Amino acid sequence: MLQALRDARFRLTPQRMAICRYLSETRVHPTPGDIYQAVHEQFPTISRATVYNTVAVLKELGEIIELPSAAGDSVRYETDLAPHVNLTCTRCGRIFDIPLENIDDIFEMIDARTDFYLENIHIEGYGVCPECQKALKQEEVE
Amino acid sequence: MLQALRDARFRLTPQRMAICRYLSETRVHPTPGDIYQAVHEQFPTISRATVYNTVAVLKELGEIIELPSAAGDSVRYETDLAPHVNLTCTRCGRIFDIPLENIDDIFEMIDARTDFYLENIHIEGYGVCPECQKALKQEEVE
DNA sequence: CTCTTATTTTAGAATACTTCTAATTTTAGA
DNA sequence: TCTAAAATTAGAAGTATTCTAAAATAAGAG
Ligand SMILES: [Mn+2]
Ligand SMILES: [Mn+2]
Ligand SMILES: [Zn+2]
Ligand SMILES: [Zn+2]
Repeated sequence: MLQALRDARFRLTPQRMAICRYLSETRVHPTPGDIYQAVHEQFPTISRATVYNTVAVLKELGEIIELPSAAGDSVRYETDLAPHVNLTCTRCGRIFDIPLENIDDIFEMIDARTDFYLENIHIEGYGVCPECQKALKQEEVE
Repeated sequence: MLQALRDARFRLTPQRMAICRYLSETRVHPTPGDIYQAVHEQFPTISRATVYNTVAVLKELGEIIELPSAAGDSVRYETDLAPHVNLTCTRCGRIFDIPLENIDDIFEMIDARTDFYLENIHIEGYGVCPECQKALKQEEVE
């Protein structure tokens, strides 16, 4: 990620390095707010604008992927570039990763059916995570 | 769509009927703003709140699907409930529909790999539509 | 190492989308 | 026709994102 910034002749500021470090360590599909909060602990002066600017650059460079979001919610960033399925729990909002070997085949299948210049595909699932299933059953009892 | 409202004991107001008519005739994956604008021509007094309230009800009833959106953009609504792939043109923003017969198989495949209670999946593609491909080539020449 | 300049950061303003509020109107049914 | 619950409305409030312009700084030249 840092190397990509360097190669593209972006300056390696401490803020950018901290954002990149957080992004490469997290597994939570963070929102800009999550990133701001995390980096703010090391850089109490960091601005939200810097977070938005930096993710815009990283997205442009293909180092992270912007995941679309539901009405009113904040966007989230995907840091795992390996093709996989994101499962969103509609109760707690967490996103879980599921590997799926034949995503490339699905891509080809779609590509064959359109005149689009197809760049990439996303597959998302929606449902209730195991933990929330338990919680819901518990609520029912009460 | 109207029948679903009736069955669920929601009142059939003229505003709701106009919104439903627009939704069942459009092919454009409209935003709340699109809906407001269209219905506003017949109901100059309609409020944005009514549009948001109505799509919330229709979504709850499963009559429309809320499509997530990119940072800053408005959410869009899917009115075609048959499983299909939405291709978004990253240049003009339009969404195109592509049928894909084995979406159910993909659902099963994902369902088999997780403890989620899986409710549904979305497959989206991103790229450049044929029209915009032409436009881009044209720009290059200049 | 110092200087210079283009890049980057910053705080806060501006904008856009969505949700909320409380008063008014309307619907459906008695 | 009357009533009560439901729905609509305008605008306020809330939240996410983008913009702005001044100040700070990174990186390369000398
Ligand atoms: Mn993921
Ligand atoms: Mn569609
Ligand atoms: Zn959950
Ligand atoms: Zn296009």
